[in-house]
Amino acid sequence: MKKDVNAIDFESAIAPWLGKTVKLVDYYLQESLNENNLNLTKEQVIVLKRLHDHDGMNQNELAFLTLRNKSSLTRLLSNMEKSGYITRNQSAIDKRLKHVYLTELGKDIFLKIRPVLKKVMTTTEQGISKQEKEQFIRTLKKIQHNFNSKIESI
Amino acid sequence: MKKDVNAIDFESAIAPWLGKTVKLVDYYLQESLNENNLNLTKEQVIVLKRLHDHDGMNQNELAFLTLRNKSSLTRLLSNMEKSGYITRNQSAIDKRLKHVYLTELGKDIFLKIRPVLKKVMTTTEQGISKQEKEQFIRTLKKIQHNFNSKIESI
DNA sequence: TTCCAATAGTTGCATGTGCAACTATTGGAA
DNA sequence: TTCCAATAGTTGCACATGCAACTATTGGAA
Repeated sequence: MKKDVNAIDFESAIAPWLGKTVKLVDYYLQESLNENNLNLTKEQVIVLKRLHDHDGMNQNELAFLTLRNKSSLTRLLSNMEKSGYITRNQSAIDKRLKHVYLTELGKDIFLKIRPVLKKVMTTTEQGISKQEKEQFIRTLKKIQHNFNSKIESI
Repeated sequence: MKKDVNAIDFESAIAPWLGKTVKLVDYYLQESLNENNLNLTKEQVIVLKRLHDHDGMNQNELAFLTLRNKSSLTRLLSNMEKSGYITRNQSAIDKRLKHVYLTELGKDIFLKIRPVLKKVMTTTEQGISKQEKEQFIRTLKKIQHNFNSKIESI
């Protein structure tokens, strides 16, 4: 009997477990946002967070940091602009660039989001010791390192 | 000076690291599929895998197993049917149900996908010992457990 | 100084997604 | 037996995404 070289043991592989876990976390985050009547997608939350950390980035920088294609970011920002969370201003120095800023509404909304994020993180980490958590993140960083060199287009 | 109760240390939290890691894995998978001229999305690969394991499920079962809304699955399957990878047959016993089957082309494509999946998994797990991997998956299962009870709608 | 390659952002297209409303069918309570 | 609630699947809508082609602008080489 020949052994199938390409047979895969999905149960003991990392990738499928990873994917499933993130889906559950994402569902919970979106559900929590909706329950709190925050008119936002989880993707928009990530952008708000980045802008909260560093306001005024241009779209290229923002796309890189959020691991998004620049065209995806364009439309994500369009929707956020429509909702009044951000503004985009063309740079005077280099007219190709557009700098993105939080509006007052955007800053306000971010403060309302924070307890939701806190709840998601607390739920995620329930029953996991500090040591286990640190080891887990170390392994995550290893996995990221395995891919960082390999991926051309983001 | 008052301490901000809702301040979040994103660097030491699991969820953001998890999300970023899965994005990298997903990019690499999709890129690998494209490079091999496999006319497939990563989402379709997940469905093929499930059908390869258990052909003839109905759409409801398939949606549950792949953590998808039934409407998402409907359209995912429509595209896969258009591409010729699957067929859908109305159940004779309960006409509400549709059973989903791999076509010959679907089975064929799955065999071509397997080495790609194998490569992705190998890359993911580079430099990670068997013991570290097992611990990592144990923690992933804990996180899933933390959410399984909390999420109503899938 | 001119011109062309590189860069930032946008748009068309196809795909994937969740929610809510819809159709068709089923099955059990009255 | 009739009728209505529950269930499976589809569709309209809005949003998110990557790729490739496009426009506008910049900056350096000839």
